Amino acid sequence: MPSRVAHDTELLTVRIAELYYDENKTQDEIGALLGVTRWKVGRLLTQARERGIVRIEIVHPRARRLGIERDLRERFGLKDAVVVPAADDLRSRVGQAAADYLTSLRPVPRTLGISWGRTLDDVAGHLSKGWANGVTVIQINGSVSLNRRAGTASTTAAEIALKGGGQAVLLPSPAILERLETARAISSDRTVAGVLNRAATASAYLYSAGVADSSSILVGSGYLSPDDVAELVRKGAVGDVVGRYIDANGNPVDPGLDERTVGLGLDQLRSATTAIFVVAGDAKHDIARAVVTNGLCSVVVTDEETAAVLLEEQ
Amino acid sequence: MPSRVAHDTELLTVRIAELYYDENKTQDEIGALLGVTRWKVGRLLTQARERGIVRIEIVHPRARRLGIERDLRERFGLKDAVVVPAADDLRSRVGQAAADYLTSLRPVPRTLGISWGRTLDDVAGHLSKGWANGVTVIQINGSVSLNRRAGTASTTAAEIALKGGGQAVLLPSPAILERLETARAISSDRTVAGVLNRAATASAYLYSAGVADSSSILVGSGYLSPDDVAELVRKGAVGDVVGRYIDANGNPVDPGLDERTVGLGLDQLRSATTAIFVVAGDAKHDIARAVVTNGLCSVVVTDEETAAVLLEEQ
DNA sequence: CAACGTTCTGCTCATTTGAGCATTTAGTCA
DNA sequence: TGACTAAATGCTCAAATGAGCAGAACGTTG
Repeated sequence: MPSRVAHDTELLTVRIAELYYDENKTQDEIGALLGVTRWKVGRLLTQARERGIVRIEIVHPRARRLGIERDLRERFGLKDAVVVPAADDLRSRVGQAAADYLTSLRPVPRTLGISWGRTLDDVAGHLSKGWANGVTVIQINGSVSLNRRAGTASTTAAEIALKGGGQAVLLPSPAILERLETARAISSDRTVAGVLNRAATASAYLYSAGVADSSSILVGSGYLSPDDVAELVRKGAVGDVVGRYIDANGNPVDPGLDERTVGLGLDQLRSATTAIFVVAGDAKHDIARAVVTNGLCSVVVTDEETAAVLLEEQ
Repeated sequence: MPSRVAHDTELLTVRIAELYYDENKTQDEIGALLGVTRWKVGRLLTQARERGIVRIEIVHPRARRLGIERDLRERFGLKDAVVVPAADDLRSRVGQAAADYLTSLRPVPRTLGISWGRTLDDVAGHLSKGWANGVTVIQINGSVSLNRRAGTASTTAAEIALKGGGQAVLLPSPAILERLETARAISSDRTVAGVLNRAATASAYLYSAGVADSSSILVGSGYLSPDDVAELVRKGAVGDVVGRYIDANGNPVDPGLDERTVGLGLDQLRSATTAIFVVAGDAKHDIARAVVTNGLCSVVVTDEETAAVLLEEQ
């Protein structure tokens, strides 16, 4: 190749970057080739990286965005954050990431409180056998049993427990009851209360959230009517966490409804040491923001876009 | 951040790549963090780069593709090749690249033979003042003067000459003549012959090519009718170089027409030391292949996609 | 089960690289 | 013009890295 003379610094920088990264020549060689000292070559390379002329990308389904994770941790005082790059099958990727996170969690949880839903299912599916050694998996909110998808919630718990070499403890109660008295009665029932008490002592929680619209699984299961949800939205609901509808400030939007909801309280999530919140997808940006900004989790597992929305200046 | 345990090698590789490239930790630190030796970290990083998990990209309008350039040089025995990344404004990028190449050409050409056209215009536009010192720019094929775009060809030559601190020598002849006798007469005219003789001794040539369809500037200028071109295509024409229509084997498709074309012969390009062929865009893939595979140039300046087509196994 | 070849591992050593610093150069304002 | 500040340059030195190699672990085949 004939020798070249580069003129402005920018072009020189590009040439250097090409020779270094594409042709992997040494900085010294490049210096000799382009007639500059190796120190200048080094500095221009640093510049090239800083100025984004050289872009280094890790292309892998299980890659993460450590920079964004750090930002999230710092901004919201989180214990940890996991952010996966944007992709088509977001839910699956994030599920995988949550499974990975759970697997690498130290100390290995003895008791894990979980919610249920499609996201949680996904996490369960991505866990490998032996991710824990004798973990007790406890449901932390009432499950769906009104329609054909009945078994889902218990299946999720069972799968996570099975793969972790332990047992699932189900919460034998509907998610939302029609009457306050029934809710009080069932919550104080020995069986239900026992499960909730054990749940309260779990070493970690893993849960997702639902969107406040008629597509919600709580609507699909018949706990709420589309009108109910519309009314909740009118009151400021952005979505539900462990069955409880909250507004942008992280507070229950409808105290009456909240009292009829069976399961762990939001405060218990807030004060937990390890509360892992898994959330993926555009639709859940609002509820994700409500949860993360109001301290309802200590660890968040999500996708790059959701993370970006969380980090936006408000 | 809590400690993590990575399981399969692939995941470990990804984690290492992230820590190294995103968090720029040292290989030693990463080793300590993930519980492997620093040599393993190093090896996995190499692997990650080889296997494409780590992708390093140089994002810049004037970046090039040195790997592809090398392939082109080797495959076609070229003296040099310049390949720019795919982009929207291909013609402009390639023009810039050709201008850069010309500028860095050593020894600086004393005499430069050029064709004309939109591509050449672009190259001229991207040259900086002082790219050469007293270069003589000579037209190597007859110019268009049948329509309003008359001045174009001479303007290109003048611009290149002006910026190179020299003078342009125009070829005072139409590109294609109607009758063979006229063509012979004009070619032997002292003025025209003189220019062509000087052109034959140029230290470098710079030219582009046209597509064989009715959008060609030769059609637009009235030298050929759409029907003429259709007939040429039927005979196997893929495009024109310095006004001469060739087939995929680099031979003139229509000897009669070729004799009526005024300008440097293809053999003179073939035997030139420095014949820089500039070509950009999807439409020109065929003509580009014809020129490059048949030794009609010693240097090619093009875009990534065209280069890829050239490198396809045939 | 033993002999073999292959892959993997951790090492030494030479090379490559980046941080820090003194010096030069360029730019600015009195 | 000259004095001052900021930027750029080229150096020393220590840290980081990759190449090459010997031994270990592994699987394979007779």
